Amino acid sequence: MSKTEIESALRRALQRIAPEQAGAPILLERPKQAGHGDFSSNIALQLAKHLKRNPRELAQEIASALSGDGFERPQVAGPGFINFHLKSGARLAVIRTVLEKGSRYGHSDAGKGTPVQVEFVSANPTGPLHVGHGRQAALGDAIAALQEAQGHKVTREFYYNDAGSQIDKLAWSVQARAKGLRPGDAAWPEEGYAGEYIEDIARDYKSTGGELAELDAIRRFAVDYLRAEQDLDLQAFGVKFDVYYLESSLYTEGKVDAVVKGLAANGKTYEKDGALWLRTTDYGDDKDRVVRKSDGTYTYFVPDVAYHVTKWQRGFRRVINVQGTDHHSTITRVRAGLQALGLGIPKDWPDYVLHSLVKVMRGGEEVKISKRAGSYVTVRDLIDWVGRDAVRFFLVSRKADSEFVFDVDLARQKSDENPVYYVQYAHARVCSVFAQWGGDPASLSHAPLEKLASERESALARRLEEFPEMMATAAREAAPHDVAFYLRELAAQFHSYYNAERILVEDEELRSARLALCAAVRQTLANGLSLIGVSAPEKM
RNA sequence: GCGCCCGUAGCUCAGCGGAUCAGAGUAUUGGCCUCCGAAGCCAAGGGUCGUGGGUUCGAAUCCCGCCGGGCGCGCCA
Repeated sequence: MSKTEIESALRRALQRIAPEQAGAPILLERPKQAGHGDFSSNIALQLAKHLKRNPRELAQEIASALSGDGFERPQVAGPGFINFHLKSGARLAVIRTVLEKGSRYGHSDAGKGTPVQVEFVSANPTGPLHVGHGRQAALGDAIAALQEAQGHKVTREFYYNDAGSQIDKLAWSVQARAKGLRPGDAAWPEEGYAGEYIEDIARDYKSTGGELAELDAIRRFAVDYLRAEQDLDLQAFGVKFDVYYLESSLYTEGKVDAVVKGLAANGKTYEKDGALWLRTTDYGDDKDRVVRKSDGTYTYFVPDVAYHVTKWQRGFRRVINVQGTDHHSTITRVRAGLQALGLGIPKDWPDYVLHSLVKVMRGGEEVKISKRAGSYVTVRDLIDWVGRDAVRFFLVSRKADSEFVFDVDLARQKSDENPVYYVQYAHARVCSVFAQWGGDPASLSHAPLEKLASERESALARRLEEFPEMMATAAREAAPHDVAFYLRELAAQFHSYYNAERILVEDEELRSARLALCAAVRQTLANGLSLIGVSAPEKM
């Protein structure tokens, strides 16, 4: 690759000019302005201070010492940047690479098959999935795909609480509904679930001949019902999980008890006010936390710690948990619990991606109510309103920790101002050109790329070359919005090119070169869209 | 009150291991279809990067204060 060629050329030059600094990190940036070349290095600015030299002179000296086959003579600009322009052939070579690698373009085997786990959604089975879960599903699935693209073996995991007090509330609510009570009635359970879905569950339960008095049976029925419903939502969203982990299994398999024993054995717990406490303040928490309540039951965070112990024991050295920011305080606690167990787990394990909440706007007003769920907008509502592709693209296109306003009216528009259609349209357009051409795409692998001489073609090739690097960065930072931004840029450049140049020209060599470029664009768009779970249509 | 996150163009948001970083989309305005899809392209206007200090040759980016918004702060999950 041209980038590594430039890096090693820089390294060689440094060795000669300033051997003592030859180990300095070399950062190559991709300038935004085409006039600044394909790559740029600020190494002279970095070293000027250490060497007590004028940065511009130093840059000049380094530039003169540089040589390589793939790039033109480097230029010094600004306060001391060294700008590299690739030779045309080197820049266009990426087209062939894309065509050769196909759906693997942008993928890497750097992960060497090491396991990574991404836990996301993890909704309790007490109601339909809400928009926050939708954001988690979109983010988590894309983050998982990014890790896979880097060669990791990824496990997508869904953890759910099938035992706690929330589930009791669910059972009581269904039971009350089945008895004909309504939310607000005097006998309605405190903090019961008021959504319409409770009534559906109650009706179904009765129609299967269930007894109203058997709370356990109601509980099982309701949990199964809602789990099935959540699965349908996830299926509609195009998200699949490898593992569903039940909180109850941590109790039945003795893993919760084992955690408490382990914490006590390490002297990290103490009794106070009839409860058992963990010294989480030893690990940066602002107060100690209760482990076992005075009624003898455990607080939720104990199974949480036990759960993470299983992740560690299952061999996941990289774990990414996707959660709402409203759970950020659990991070300190879980990590503290893991540290207190003394299992040799790193302090900052596991990783977390926190997302803020989603505000749904429609007709200029915030939507807060879903008919079915009662108090919140569901994933299903969003999919029904704007379609799966738009929901997934939108929810992934913002940084996770920024608040997100989901404009339903914007996402509905199957025209101009909708970014997802803009990207899909670019893909469909390329497909359309190929349909009209009617030739064999395989024949393009030997297209005479040197025929591509325009600025726009050069810029497109440059953009294509960035794709693998963007993927690697997005994977490292668990930041799928990079992918959405990249796709928009690439689509924009393609549309611009398409408008300026005719692809299907008479000249056969030029035509096949342009088609090869188009094929590479199509492939890259498809790879990126697939990563975030959005379809790449041939027609729209 | 304490902790974490956020404040960038009218609106929705990128950029934040300092420089080549004042950006994209949208909205507004003006152009471009006899011609591979106008769901598109080209162009213009529009911002003291919340605010006040500090570090630096250089700050949207790093540090501190303040203002504004979000989320946490249970023997709930």
